[in-house]
Amino acid sequence: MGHTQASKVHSHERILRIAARMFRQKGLEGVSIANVMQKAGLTHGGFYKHFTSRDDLLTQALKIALAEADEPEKYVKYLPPMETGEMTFDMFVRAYLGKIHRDDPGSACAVGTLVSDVGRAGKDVKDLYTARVKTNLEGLIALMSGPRGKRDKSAALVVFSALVGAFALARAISDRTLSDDLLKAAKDFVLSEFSPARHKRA
Amino acid sequence: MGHTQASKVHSHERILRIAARMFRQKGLEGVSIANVMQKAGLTHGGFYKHFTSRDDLLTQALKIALAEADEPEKYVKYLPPMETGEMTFDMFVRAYLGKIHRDDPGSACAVGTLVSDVGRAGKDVKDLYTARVKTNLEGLIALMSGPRGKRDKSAALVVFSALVGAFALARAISDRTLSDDLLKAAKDFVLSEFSPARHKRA
DNA sequence: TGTACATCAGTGAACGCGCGTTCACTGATGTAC
DNA sequence: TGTACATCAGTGAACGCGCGTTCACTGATGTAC
Repeated sequence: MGHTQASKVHSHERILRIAARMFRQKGLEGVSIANVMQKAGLTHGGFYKHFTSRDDLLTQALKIALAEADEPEKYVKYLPPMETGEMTFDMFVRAYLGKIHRDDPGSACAVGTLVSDVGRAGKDVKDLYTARVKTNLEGLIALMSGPRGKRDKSAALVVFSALVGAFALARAISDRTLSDDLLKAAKDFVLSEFSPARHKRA
Repeated sequence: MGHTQASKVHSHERILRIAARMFRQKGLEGVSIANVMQKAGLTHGGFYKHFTSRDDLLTQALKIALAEADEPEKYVKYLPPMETGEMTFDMFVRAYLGKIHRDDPGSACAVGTLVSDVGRAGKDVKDLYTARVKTNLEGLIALMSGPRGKRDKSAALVVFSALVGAFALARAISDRTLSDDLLKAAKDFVLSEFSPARHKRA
């Protein structure tokens, strides 16, 4: 087994992409190096040709995981394939609180799947997470700034809390009906209260 | 080292109480038997005189952790010591989204500290969690049923999502200011929108 | 009340296992002539 | 273009360690007489 100039980069990216998926699925402490390398089609020994430590992988993979669901546009895939065009606040909320997103183990929003884990993590991880939350909040504010929409930071913080809370809870609840109800209640409320496209109250 | 009739029960409860704290602090996978036993002042070997397996401990400790913050009344401790009297919706929201609760590592609400973990856990854990969420929702509905309050399940689901989301996010965010802002925004909004003691809008 | 025995909570060494990490090695690729 | 050598991504055995679990043992307590 030799190596091409490009092959190392290719392997590096492959390992990262797989790790980013796995950390979201199994949590920040539920992923082993051997496991990641195996899924990447490599043996564990080669790991240190790419990363200096498990923590190095964790940091880089978390960046990727957080970036993957960075902008609202990336949530189109959680909407029915018919829906196209520019992403609106309503579309984003429906995607984020949709069942497809809840049931997606590997590529769902990392901010949502890893909240509790990050709450227990060290400063480095929290800083990465916090930076992404700030980006997300800006994205939300932009989406909410329609003709009738509230556009202040407080409103975005409330919507963000409700989205992440409903999403994370819906994943933890084993009763399908309750989980679905929770998503629907949160979706309906957020849309009726914060959508820039609708009258808030008649 | 012998044993009294009562001592086994005493040890059992002590182990459980400590484990319930630790699982909330370190997550469902971050706690080892040796660690729990050590904190209980015992050696790891004796563990199996009390529990059949780590999973047995996890299940029992999770029950305790979830039950500890079972009823709204138990959140008085997160309010300034002056506040007494019957727990109201407003008091509960202020306690749940207060900084003291956010910064409490060991006895904070398990529904909030373990959302992500439970989302990845097996059916048994999810079932325990779900049962407690249902109890919590009933408690919330009761609290919300004031003279002017909404009292439907949907409203309770929304409030619950916002509370858990804001609490979990506030813990994961390293920027104190943003974390504080998030708690405040969620608190203000939930109170202004759902408090049975206030006019919703003039 | 005093003695002999059974019980069993708690001890600490030991087990096999998977973990993160290290390292001598391999062999296809890239480079020098 | 063809040959000799250097590079280094990837291999797989090995390391020390902490894990969950097992087990022979201990000795104060509870019980029988």
